[in-house]
Amino acid sequence: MPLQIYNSLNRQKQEFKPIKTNEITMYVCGPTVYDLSHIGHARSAVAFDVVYRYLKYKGFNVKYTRNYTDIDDKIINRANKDGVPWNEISERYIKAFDEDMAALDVELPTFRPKATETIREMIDVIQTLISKGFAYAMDGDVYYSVRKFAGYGKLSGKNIEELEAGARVEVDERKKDPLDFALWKSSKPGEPSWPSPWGEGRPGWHIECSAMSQKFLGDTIDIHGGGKDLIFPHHENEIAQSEAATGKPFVRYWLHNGFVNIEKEKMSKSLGNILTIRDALKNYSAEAIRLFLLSSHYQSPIDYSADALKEAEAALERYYRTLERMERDWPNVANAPIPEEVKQEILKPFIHAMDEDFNTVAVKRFIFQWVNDVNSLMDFASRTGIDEEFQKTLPRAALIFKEIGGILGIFNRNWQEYFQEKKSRSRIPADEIEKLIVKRAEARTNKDFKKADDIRKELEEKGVLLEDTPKGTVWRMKI
RNA sequence: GGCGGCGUACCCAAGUGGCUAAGGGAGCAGUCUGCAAAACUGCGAUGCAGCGGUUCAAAUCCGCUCGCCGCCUCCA
Repeated sequence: MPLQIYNSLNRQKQEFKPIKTNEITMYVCGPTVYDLSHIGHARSAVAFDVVYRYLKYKGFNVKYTRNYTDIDDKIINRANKDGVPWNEISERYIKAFDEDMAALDVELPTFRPKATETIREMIDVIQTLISKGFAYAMDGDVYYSVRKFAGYGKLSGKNIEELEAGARVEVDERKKDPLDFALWKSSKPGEPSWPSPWGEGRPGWHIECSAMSQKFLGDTIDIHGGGKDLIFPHHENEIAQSEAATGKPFVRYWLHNGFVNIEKEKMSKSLGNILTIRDALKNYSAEAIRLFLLSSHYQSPIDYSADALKEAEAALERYYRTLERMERDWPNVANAPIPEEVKQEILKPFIHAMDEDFNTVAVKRFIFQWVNDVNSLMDFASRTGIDEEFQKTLPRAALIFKEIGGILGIFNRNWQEYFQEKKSRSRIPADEIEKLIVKRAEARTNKDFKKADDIRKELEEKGVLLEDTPKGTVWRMKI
């Protein structure tokens, strides 16, 4: 069963056939670094992180490029507002973005170029476009002639006549046509600038992706990703630039992720509901945020809410409790080796789900079906002893959890780590809890259940749960 | 106005032509427990926004209607 990918270019799920047999080239639009990244950036990053991990898992050598847009009007505006040099802004937020990605366990792409490191290549592409008649210089600016490119609109499904009719932005006098967009912008005194054949200036937004993609991955690439909002005009313009310049197809498969809404509303500056990754991490674990993001298909809109995140935390708790029970109570059974052919067989449903346009929701379902199965078997084994079914199933589940954990970047910690981290967030010191547990044990021995229950209730109000097990009382953090 | 998407149980969310429509959360009942918690077991859509149509067969394809959303302007 080959990998099927939904391609925005023809709005169909189609079989994925890379240009080369073993190598895949993939480009994803990275952030414009003028502010902290928000949960929407996290979704895009996590979605394509899973694509990247899965393609590697399938055995491909993936060359993955994600850029930093580190020169842009928004960066300049922010710098003016803060009264600092523009590159201080971009450096600050590149660092912040990298930290956020690391916190979310997003793997580093192969190449992470900055726009400002690729200026020379951008100028080359612009010159090619001018010499081929697709672009024209005008008083230090360079514009792309949209009407010269026959395929304009093929990605976004727009046609030029309607765009013309709907054009309502202030028309730049120097443009020959309102639809034309800037490849190069002349700079005003005091603004950041680079020398070019057209004078001092800076690149337009769209050209950087064409230049960086070409520089690091070649003229035609396998996969290009980004948020749905980038389809028009950004990706449409990238196609126009790259294909006009090289005369070759730019991208074989376009992938676009859906938005994150906040409590059913679109995130926007005007609504003031931008949720930064940092703020989300203050309330929820990175792993829960990842699970939340992967609990819907990457193309669907999703709704960030306290309920949804709590649900993700609860699911993780359930998973790690199961893992704990397996590895603590039956380590020898759980870690028994699995023959390679059995491994291939039991992984089939997961592979099949991921091959269907990265169906992470189905993968999650399988994980929890295994969770249910092993819990059921462990219940049975605790009562009546180990049987053949148990010995067969437990190591298989352990293997599946490990393999899938690597692909999703979730479910891949060990249980000690998971519970330790949660306990470290307790507002009451551990030794104080331990003391209360001893006190409660005494009360229980004396059949003073009122006192025992009061202690448990007291701790519960502070977020600590006590559980009485055959091996004594243990404590956990409430979700 | 143009383009695109969505509407599946109380909530979240898979399934996109054919076995009893996944899974999670919440709820109820039971097992276990001093009581709980966890775990397990059982219950829960005769139905997939509505109405028509195609088909031996439709949540799944087609048409219409209703509702919601995104893009068309910087935006993941």
